Amino acid sequence: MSTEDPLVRPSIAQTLEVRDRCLCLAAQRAARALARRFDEAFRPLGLTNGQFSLMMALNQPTPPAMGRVAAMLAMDPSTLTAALKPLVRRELVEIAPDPADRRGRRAALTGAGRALLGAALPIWTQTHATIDAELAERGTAPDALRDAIWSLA
Amino acid sequence: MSTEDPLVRPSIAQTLEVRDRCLCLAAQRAARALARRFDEAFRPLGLTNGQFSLMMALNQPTPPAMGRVAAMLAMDPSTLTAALKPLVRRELVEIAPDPADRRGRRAALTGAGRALLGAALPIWTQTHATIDAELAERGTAPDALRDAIWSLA
DNA sequence: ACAATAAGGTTTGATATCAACATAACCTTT
DNA sequence: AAAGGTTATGTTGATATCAAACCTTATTGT
Repeated sequence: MSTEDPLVRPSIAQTLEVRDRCLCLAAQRAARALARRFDEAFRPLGLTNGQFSLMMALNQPTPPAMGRVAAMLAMDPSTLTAALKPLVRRELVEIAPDPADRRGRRAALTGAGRALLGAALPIWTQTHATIDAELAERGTAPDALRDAIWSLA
Repeated sequence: MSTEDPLVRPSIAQTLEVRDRCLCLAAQRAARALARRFDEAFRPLGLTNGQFSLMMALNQPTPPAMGRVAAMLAMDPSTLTAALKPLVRRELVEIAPDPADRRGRRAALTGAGRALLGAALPIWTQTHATIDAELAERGTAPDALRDAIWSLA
């Protein structure tokens, strides 16, 4: 399977190799499938998996700066701005200017936000335990897998 | 860390455990990071990583049915409908009714689509080789990791 | 043949995602 | 203290993503 193939059209064999080997495709697939699963589990609370993870990232003693949160989630800063809007609208999150740096803004959970997060926590635990069990059944160690995936970002 | 914690608000310790253990968050993070990387590599061709994978999925001797493609990509059928629109508009893909089942539609690459895919192939090879090398440096076997991720969907 | 049900796709509406550009405030060097 | 570069964040426009509702065509049961 040469990179220097003079033929312009990709052969079926090349196509199959890419499909089988592409880490990016594998990651998108897994991300979509896991997202659907957690979205469904959180649906009674009106939360998506992304909103859950974002709110978890905000649950710190001191409200973190936007850039910190975006980096932690490996997310574009502008995506974070957009993702916060529905949460602010629902009054689960409040955004306040950073007193120490007037460029910065800090996002904090409201009381309602923390309460909702508390309600979501057992759902996460239950859902994740199911997935861990499925992986273990197939002989995959969830912890090692998660560490390897984490290292991709 | 009990699931039956009577406290409503999640503690910081619980928050950290979820952040450290959540496969879904890890997958979203990795998917975003890898997507950005391949998007950048394909940018000279005006392709995104998703469009590349979708076109690869269409590169078959017989144009596959929509449902098949959606399942292969672990993607909601309605997402596929939307994702095909820009490709059809650019005349990289053509959609034709399935003669054997008038409910069905089949998407096929055009000549231009196959040519563009051919141009994208060496970019994929180069980008993926770089990622594989980075993983190997950190002691992670890319093939095993990809297989494990693939099994998540 | 007819009605009920299932299957294949699309549309709609909401959120997610990023790049490119824009703005404002900080910081360092004159 | 003014200039110039850097950092933090937001805005816009395009695509991605899914659930729910819908339409059309097959299939199944009677």
